Amino acid sequence: MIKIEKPAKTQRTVIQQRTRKAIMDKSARLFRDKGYGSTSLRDIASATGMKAGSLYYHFSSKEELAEEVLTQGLFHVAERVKEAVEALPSEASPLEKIRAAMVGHLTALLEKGDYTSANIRCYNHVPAPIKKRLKADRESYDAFWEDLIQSSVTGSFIRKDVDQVSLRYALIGMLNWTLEWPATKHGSPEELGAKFFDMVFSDTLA
Amino acid sequence: MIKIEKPAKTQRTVIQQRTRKAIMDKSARLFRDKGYGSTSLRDIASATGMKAGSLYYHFSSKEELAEEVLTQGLFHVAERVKEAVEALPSEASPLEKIRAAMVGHLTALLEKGDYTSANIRCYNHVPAPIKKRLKADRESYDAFWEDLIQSSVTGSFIRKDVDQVSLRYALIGMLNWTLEWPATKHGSPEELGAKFFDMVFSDTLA
DNA sequence: CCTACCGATCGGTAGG
DNA sequence: CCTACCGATCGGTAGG
Repeated sequence: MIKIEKPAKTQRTVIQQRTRKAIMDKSARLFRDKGYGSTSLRDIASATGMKAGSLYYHFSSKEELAEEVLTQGLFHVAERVKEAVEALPSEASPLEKIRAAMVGHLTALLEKGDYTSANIRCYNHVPAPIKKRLKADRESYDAFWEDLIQSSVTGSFIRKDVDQVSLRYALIGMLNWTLEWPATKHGSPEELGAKFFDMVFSDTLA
Repeated sequence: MIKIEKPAKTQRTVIQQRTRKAIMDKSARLFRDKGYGSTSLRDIASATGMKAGSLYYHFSSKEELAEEVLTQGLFHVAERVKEAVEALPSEASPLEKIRAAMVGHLTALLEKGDYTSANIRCYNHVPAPIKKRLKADRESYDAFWEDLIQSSVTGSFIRKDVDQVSLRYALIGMLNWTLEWPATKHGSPEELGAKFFDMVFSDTLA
């Protein structure tokens, strides 16, 4: 059987994907900096080098574009965290997994800062149907941390009287708040992750 | 000399102040929920029970209104924190001050949630001149924490090798992120503040 | 991917 | 504090 090549269409799809990514990159940065409501499709189009109407060749609405950008922000974090935890040796303790997850989370924030910042900053301001789906994504990411913490307590690595919900939110809060820092003060994800981990899980007191 | 009373004007000023506060209350909630760009003056007016044009009797622009709301959010936090620290006995250690400051910060977040949430959520999305002034306010609040932490290190309450910048951002981050929690899980500011304090400054490990 | 355009809505103002 | 309105801009569409 002869394989029929479709070079024209293939190439066109590649270009389309490239343009699509360019639109999303610019959108992520604009949503992060100006917010959902103050970012117009004309802002996005002109940043990408096209006219507003042309965006509809790639996305069917502003809402769809925003949802895709914000979703990718969270997915990227979840992916990096998963990788970081799975890269550990199989005998790693749940506490070592928490540490790796913290570093992975920070790595994602620094790597894909525009997307993750857009998610964190615009999550509450996006139309309700989108927010509902983003919330479900956040909850499944939350569940990952819940399990890590639960395992640490069950395995007697964390004291049983520590409130697990507060601990989870505290960790995620300190990690996410790094996006509000002056960017120069970050250091590497490994360094910063280690500092945060030690603050909570080692002696901070003199 | 005879004091000339101006009851009409006095009363009118009181009413004006009341209306002004009503507008700000509604604005705070709308900015928090929908963001700066997606909240229209018509939204604010109808929530307050008036017509859009009438807002200009109390505020000269959307930007001025937003700045006043967001500024009040941060000022309220700074005030509560200052109160909480000053309520301590004079022999209180810098570490006890940090603890009190954490509780005070959380108290403000729960008390004036709409204003503080609006500040935290809209800070990055507000027009540049406003953001610049809000930034200066944040920095002076930050300096307060910087001093508390510096004193704790100098007084040998916190280990000297703890990175003070990271610690400050970690504390503020975990405190501010409570605004993203499901409201039911908070507990009282005192309880939650104690939990956070113990996480960082007491043994978390089993 | 652009031109040209739609109705709706925006922040803001004039005059009362 | 309202009515009535302004020009500008919005998200989105038709037709090419």
